[in-house]
Amino acid sequence: MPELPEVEVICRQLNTKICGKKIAAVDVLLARMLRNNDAMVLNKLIGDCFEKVERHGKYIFIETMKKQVLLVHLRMTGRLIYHDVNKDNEERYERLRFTFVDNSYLTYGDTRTLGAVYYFENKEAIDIPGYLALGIEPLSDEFTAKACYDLTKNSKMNIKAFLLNQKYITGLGNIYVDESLFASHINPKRRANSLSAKEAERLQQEIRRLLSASIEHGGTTFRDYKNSDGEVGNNQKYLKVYGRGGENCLVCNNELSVATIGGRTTVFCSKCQPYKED
DNA sequence: ATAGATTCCTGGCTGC
DNA sequence: TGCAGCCAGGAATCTA
Repeated sequence: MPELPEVEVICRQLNTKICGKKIAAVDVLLARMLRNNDAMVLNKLIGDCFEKVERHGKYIFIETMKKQVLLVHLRMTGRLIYHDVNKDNEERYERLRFTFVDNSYLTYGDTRTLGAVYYFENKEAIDIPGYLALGIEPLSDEFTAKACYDLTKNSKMNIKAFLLNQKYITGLGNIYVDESLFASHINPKRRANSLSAKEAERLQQEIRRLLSASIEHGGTTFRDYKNSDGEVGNNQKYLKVYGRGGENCLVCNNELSVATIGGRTTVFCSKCQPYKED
């Protein structure tokens, strides 16, 4: 499940690998992966060069020298892996391949094909509602304690659903939401607007700390995640609640609770994260 | 504005 | 060993 740290790792790596590479061929192995166009449109990339790779929320934004744009969302099982000329670990679920003039290539693999690839003539043409509505970047300078409180105090949603919603704070998914709430001692069922300024500040700090640490650890590989070198991450060793339902809390030894909140399996400690009425 | 269900999709796991 | 049934979940879409 690539979330912000995993997508960030991939973008940083791709920036050092595919930029300046001239595209010689595009192979479409599964046409429906390109969500907003006939896959033939990708032939417009031939002869152009990838110029920069940026992370926008969980989207991977790739711009070419001629300002064409590929927008990639990995969803659950998507992978963007760069294969150097001498490297040959095959992608079993390859869906798209961009081959460069030096025969190295970038492959989009996706086991469950839930991911999304979009093509645009230029960045101004991007018309994906979810992309245009992306909220604040949690690792940016704009995401201050005050900014966090200003967002939470105006929402009646439960804090779990609030944090999963990309239009407020962008980049968090099920793993980092559960970890952030645990680290800041906030019960996932509480309404966002029930958080005090102090609690919102703690939440803001823990979100930034956990995301930064995970990037340092190369991201979390729970099942499918691989970086652009095809390697797994290490952050799963540091998870305190995600995937540990029914096991004991690492802080107080209480049995961790599991519940469906915000439509997602949620793991939390009812002692460390006590429920408070609004 | 918010909540909840449904859809997409396949590998991996459980239980018989 | 086989196979049905369920689960994983990001985001869009629908209903209430």
